[in-house]
Amino acid sequence: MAHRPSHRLPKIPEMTIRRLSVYTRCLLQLEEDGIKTISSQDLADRFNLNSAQVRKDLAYFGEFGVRGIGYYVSGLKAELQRILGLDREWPVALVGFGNLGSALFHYRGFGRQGFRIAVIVDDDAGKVGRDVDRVPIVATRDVAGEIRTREIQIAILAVPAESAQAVTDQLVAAGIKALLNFAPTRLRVPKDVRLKNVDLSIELETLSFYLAKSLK
Amino acid sequence: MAHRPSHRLPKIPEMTIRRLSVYTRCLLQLEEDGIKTISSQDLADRFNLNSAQVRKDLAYFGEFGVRGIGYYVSGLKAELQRILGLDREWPVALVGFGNLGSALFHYRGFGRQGFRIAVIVDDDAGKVGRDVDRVPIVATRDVAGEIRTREIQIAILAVPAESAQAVTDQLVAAGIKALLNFAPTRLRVPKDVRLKNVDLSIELETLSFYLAKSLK
DNA sequence: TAGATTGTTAATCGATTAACAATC
DNA sequence: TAGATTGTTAATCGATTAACAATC
Repeated sequence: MAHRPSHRLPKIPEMTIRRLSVYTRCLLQLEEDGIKTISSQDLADRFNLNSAQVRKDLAYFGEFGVRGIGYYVSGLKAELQRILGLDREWPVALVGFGNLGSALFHYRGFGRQGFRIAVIVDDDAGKVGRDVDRVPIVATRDVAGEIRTREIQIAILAVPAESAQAVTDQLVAAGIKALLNFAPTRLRVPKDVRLKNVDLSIELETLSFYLAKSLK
Repeated sequence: MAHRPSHRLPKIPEMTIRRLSVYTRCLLQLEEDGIKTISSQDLADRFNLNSAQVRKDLAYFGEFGVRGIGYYVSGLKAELQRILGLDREWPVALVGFGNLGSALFHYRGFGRQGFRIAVIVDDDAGKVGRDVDRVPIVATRDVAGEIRTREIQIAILAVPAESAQAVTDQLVAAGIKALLNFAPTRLRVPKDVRLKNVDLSIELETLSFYLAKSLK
């Protein structure tokens, strides 16, 4: 079978996406500071990157600059927000409302870029049915309905490792398309579901490697 | 000036270190399951890696396998723990004891690999002086003494963005050599201090990029 | 126009993978 | 020994960087 006309498929490197996210935050700050234009060199210098890399990252998506000038801050910001999907609201399900879930709920910075926790999922009888800042807490057995009505595609998983796979299966069945997982366990999801693990142990162990090495 | 005899400096890729951490956890599990040996192919298959990559990752540090057999699980586990610095206890300072700090304190999995929270730092008058599971909570102004007496080299930063740089400066002055930062801000540290940022916004924005793209 | 900076091609660098002699 | 699997070299792949014509 023939592939779709691949006019947008030159396979974007993951690191490019991550840098676009960094550029976007920088542009938001520049705009606040009243700066109108910025060159790829200026932008690169702020993050110890190469200016060619900045231009190449952007070139995957179009031509946004003006030769001799650079990039218009607010224009580029808007383009990157569109590319990253930050030009709309993303309702998010927060699954697990223990210490970590609560911390993530109050984490400032999610909201700023259009992510809005629309429902909290927790099976604790003392929590189900309550609201937190107008966000309802529902039990796992009711999650499918909530996800469908609210058209939620993103879930943040902050439950213990033991229950992570079971609740993931239900989330996926209900239509969740992307998962940010904090449970220290390897989840299995269908190929069309995007899974990103935040693995705190790896981060710490990387640090201790360098410390141990410098001890000789 | 001549370099030191570089008999251990072929510059290890960061991704290699991260994979060693993954291998180690797998080996712990295999040992629990009573499995005695494993080949690079077996190990690679569990993580969709290439067997040559597994062997190359290990080859940076020595020859740990037996031709025709593979690797002895408990032997390799011990070697990797030594390489990653997991064959000793690392006292850790947990800085900030709000929702996130509390969640990290109770996070299982740190302790398993030798990281032990030895002191909690928080300036809330209601918290200072108390203990949590025998771990003392101290104020920032007393942190230097604690870090020196307990020989703490690693800090986990779970404070608001506004106070992150100030407390970091004090931690570094007191001798902290590695920082795992959860505050959504760019910290400046001396070159010899290892800094790893956990950036939750980037993770979410990467997810929304792929969702937005698949919407066309 | 002259100076600046883009978008893009070609060169470089580094990491992954294939292949295979060594050897248990 | 024959079969299996390592450690390592060479080939491949992909990402970063340098260089520069195009052009504002």
